[in-house]
Order: sequence, then C-alpha cells, then structure tokens
Amino acid sequence: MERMSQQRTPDAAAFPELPAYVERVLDVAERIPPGRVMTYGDVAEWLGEGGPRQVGRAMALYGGPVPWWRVVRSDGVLLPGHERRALERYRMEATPLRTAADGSQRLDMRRARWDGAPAEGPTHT
DNA sequence: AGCTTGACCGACC
DNA sequence: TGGTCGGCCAAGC
Repeated sequence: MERMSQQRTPDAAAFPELPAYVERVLDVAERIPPGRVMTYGDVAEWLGEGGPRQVGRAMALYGGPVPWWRVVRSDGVLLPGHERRALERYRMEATPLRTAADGSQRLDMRRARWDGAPAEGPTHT
C-alpha cells in the first residue's frame, strides 16, 4: 500500500482502546464507594467535560465491567431493564432506598448521592 | 449538512 | 407527585 499517510496503531485493531472520555467515566464509576451513587450529571461535572447524556452513552456502551449501578439518574429511578440486578446490589451495599407511592423502590438521592468527596468521617448526623 | 435519538437535567406548572 | 418543555452534547442516519 502506498498510502501509509494515515497513521493507525497496529495494536489498535487487536486491542481497541476505549475513547479517553469513556475511560475517564469508567474510572469515576469505579471510584464511587459502595452504598453511594453519582448521577450522570455529577460524573460529567466532576470530569469537567461532556454532559450527562455523554456519560449515559459511555455507561450504556462500556459500563458493563464497572459498578454501573452506582451511576444513576438524578431522580433516583432504577435503570430500566436492570432494576432487579441493581436492587440486589443496593441491598447488598445498604444503599439508601425509598419506596414510591406505587410501591416501587427508588434511590434516596438525598442520602445516597455522593459528591466525590474522599470520605465522610464518622456520621455525626 | 441537517434531523433524530439517547442508561440526562432542571425548571415549571 | 407527576407530566411537559427546553437545553445540552455526541453519535447515527
């Protein structure tokens, strides 16, 4: 091939790297402590780049390997199609939940939301 | 190049 | 409490 002007890394084909932004999103997701959650918007804001929708896309496509249940919607609604799986995790991690009027469970964002702070010492309510 | 869609968000009513 | 609307940022078509 004469046209080698386009530089493509050899290993890129065998080991396709995820977009840098996606890796950042996944990194943040892994950093969320058990029992806590971050909203898509929070993650985007924390990264200082992109928006909630972009984070949502990244999670939808590549969020499988990471604790995806800790990245949620701001209204606390469980991820459609994964409610069962998510609830399992929440119960296991003692994530603050709330029972809606219809009996369905949602996250209690007021308590479960994590702002990215390192830790929150002894709960002094 | 323009329009639609999406694991969204906040403001309003 | 719940439905609508406009805004937002990329990706697909």
